[in-house]
Amino acid sequence: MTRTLITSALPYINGVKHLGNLVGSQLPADLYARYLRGRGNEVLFLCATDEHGTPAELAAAKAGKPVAEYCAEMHEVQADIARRFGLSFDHFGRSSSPQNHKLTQHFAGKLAEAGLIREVSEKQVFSNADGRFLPDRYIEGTCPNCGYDKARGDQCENCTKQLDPTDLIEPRSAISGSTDLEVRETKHLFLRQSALRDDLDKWIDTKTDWPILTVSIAKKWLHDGDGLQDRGITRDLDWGIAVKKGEEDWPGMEGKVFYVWFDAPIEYIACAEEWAEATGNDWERWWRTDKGADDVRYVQFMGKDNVPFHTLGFPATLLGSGEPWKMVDHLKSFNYLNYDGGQFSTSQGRGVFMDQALEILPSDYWRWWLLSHAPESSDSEFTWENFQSSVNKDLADVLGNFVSRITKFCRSKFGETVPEGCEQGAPEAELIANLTTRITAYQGFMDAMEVRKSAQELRAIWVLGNEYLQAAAPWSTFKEDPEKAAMQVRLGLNLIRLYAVLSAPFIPDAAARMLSSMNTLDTGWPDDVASALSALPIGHEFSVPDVLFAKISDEDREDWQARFSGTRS
RNA sequence: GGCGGAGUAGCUCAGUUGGUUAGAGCAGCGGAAUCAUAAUCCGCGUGUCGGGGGUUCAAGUCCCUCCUCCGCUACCA
Repeated sequence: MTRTLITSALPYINGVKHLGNLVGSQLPADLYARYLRGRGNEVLFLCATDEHGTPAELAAAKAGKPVAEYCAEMHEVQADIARRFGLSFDHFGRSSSPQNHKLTQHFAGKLAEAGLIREVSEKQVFSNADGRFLPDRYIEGTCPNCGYDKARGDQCENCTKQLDPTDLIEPRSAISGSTDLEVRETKHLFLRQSALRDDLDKWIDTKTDWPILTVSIAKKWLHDGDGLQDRGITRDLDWGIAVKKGEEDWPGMEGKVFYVWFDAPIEYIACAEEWAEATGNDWERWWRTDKGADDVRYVQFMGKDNVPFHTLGFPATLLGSGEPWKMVDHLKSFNYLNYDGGQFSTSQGRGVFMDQALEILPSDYWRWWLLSHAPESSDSEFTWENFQSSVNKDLADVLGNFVSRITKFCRSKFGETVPEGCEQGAPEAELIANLTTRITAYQGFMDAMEVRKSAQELRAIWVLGNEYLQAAAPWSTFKEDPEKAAMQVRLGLNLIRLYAVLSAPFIPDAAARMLSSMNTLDTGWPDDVASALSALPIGHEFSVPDVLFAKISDEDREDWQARFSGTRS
């Protein structure tokens, strides 16, 4: 039995995430976690809200609430939605937790001891009206290059020229619009990533099984230009983790906090501490290679935009500490999901958000479509037509109707009890052989985190049941040979349990209802198909379930299409 | 500009180290069956594999070049 540590990229706190965010990290991570648990492996699946930074402060201000209160509320909102989506985190933590405060300060202290922190004095724009320093992108003005009047301090979106905030003509605060800006001197800590470049380079070289995309991004940052640059890890903000050297104050850093990208990945570890304290477990055996984590396999899930921070920034923190921390073994990254011809947009409210999705349909519908269309090799696209046809065909017709036809036929001929019947014959042996082949392929894809291919294979497994029933035709054999029909039906009923177990990672709620209607708690993985198909014994009682998946009508589809094209209400 | 990804049947996508007539699902057409959510099962694909050039006995697969879309490009996260 292997132990697997799974983390999903942390969703940012400033609002409910849309389906594109979901499918890029949390959902495939959940799929993998459920699969591994289903096969009897020990799994620790962690996620948390990422709560610090300027956007959180601004969102709280907009909501008219203190930022701590705002974050606490939004954390609950996100936790609730995650629960309702069936995301099976062992712990859903908060990057603002006391554990993370302490651990982040600990890492900073260790990095300082190792000589990997240097202080830098730099000039930044301060807004008197807003009473705060402004990140580059929160300064707007006229582009000196093309004259565009909404250029941002980091880059002009119109002509794509890279800018420095001081280049802007008539700069103003993007928050308040105030032009009362001044350049102030401020001191910050920089992580000397450049000193760790060779170590990181060697470490990346050992990751021969990582996707080209991942390695090429990391290599580019390592070798481009002057090589890996040092990175500021502190900010002039109120909300965040106070800059300390371990438990000691850091002279000159009073009133400053760590940069969100420094503390957020550390929450992966702190989250395990939160989990351990809440459940009485030991977190170090998952994270410290000197305390048992040597045999842990650590897998991270994230969208492609997160790759640099996970391949370089966080590893730099861990390596630089000089302590034996568990490093990531495999990193599964996703492209973007687009919405009906454009991008999902949080700011414009375009697309479907997690809470809205659940108002419309149960989570399994979304899980199935999103996972079976996961943007693995390239960006993929959500359209309502595709969603409707996939869900109706795959879930309602192929799987749902299979459950319906076999249970109802049994009830009408033999009652709601698994019938006895005769010995199995050649068609049954062939079915078992086909199932065995396909389940082996399914496991191979799941092990490799090939999400789409896994879904395809699972669907093909469902189809095998319909093929068998169609060929065996118990409704015909019943007329001449009821014993044979009974055997065929018994096999069909057992297929429902088998499908529930195999499908649970994708559609956990429907799988639970299938097991419940089959009146069984046996979730044993079908390592041997033939014996798995005798799990429900002769005489075992069951009940015909309600329709597993209702179909999406054309009217519903058109209604939703109109409702979600515009602005989120 | 630099780096990377993508461009394959009406739609969504597979195509391993170059090798038999380029595949799957959906949609469409024809048929079987009637247990079932009018669901299921079987059969049916002459596609300039983005354009052009090249290497090779052989290229969707390698090389060059051009076009289109997308992402990243280091102080938003």
